Amino acid sequence: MHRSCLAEGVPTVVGNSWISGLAFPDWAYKAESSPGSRQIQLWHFILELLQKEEFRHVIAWQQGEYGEFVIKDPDEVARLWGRRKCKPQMNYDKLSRALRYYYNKKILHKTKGKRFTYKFNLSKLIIVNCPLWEVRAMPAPNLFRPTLVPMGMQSKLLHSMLLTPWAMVEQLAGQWALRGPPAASEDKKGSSSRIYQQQFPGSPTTDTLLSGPTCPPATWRFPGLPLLAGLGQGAGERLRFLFLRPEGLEVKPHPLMGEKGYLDPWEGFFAEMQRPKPGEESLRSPNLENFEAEWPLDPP
DNA sequence: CGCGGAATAT
DNA sequence: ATATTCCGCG
Repeated sequence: MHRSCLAEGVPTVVGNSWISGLAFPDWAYKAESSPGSRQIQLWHFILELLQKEEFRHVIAWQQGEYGEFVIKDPDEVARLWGRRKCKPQMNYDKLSRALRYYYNKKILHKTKGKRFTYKFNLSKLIIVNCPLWEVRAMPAPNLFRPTLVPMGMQSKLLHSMLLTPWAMVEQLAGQWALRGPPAASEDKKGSSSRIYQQQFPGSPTTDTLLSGPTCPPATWRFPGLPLLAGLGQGAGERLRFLFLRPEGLEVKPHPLMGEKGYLDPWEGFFAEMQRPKPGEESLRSPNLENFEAEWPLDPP
């Protein structure tokens, strides 16, 4: 219907927020005037391309720097983007302008000196987009001793997640049929430049906060990491991330969710699938000591 | 190329 | 709001 202008061979969505194994949660999409139709955002699209091997020659992660990617074929990426958005006149000049708008939003930044190379601000990626981490009590934010997630560590984690075989996740996600309408994260003022905070994993009150009003049961989340798997009980519940909603699935509450409002079967899963393959060691789960050691105390 | 202002579109 | 379009500047 709304894809009339789409051509084949382009990664595309059926319905919305469903991309062959990887779907972004509703809250990651911009709220459109028409409640029913949300539109893909450029960075979602980029992530999507980055996710698929068939586009390796067009755009790919830069080895070495987590979250950094190179647009190997700007014209092609622009073309693909144009198709998705039904903007045949799209070109790299315009696309890059859109990317530049992300600088202020802290979603991306440019890797200077490297042509066509940008870098995702992985930590912001979560914080900015997951309502879970937004502390709504703006008046006295410091009461919570807000902290940012460990940068270096997080980047690794997120990056590895982005490289994750989502098809597998898809299967699992299917089993835990998902939720209903996103509890529209009521956002009052300018949302993008907001001050985002995150609960300190070591904080004793975290669980309460997570289950509280800040995190509606409708919000799906999972501990996205092998890293957390090694952190012991509570830790795995602190870092949650993007979520999936297979399109065909009827969204309904799942019995297994209980009052917690969420499931947490991921530890084992990630531990399993992130098992470092020979010649690959970057994904090795660090231990708790290291994790804590890298915890910065200073938000930007 | 890459940047960011400005006007415009959805 | 998040782009799209156009464009002058370095």
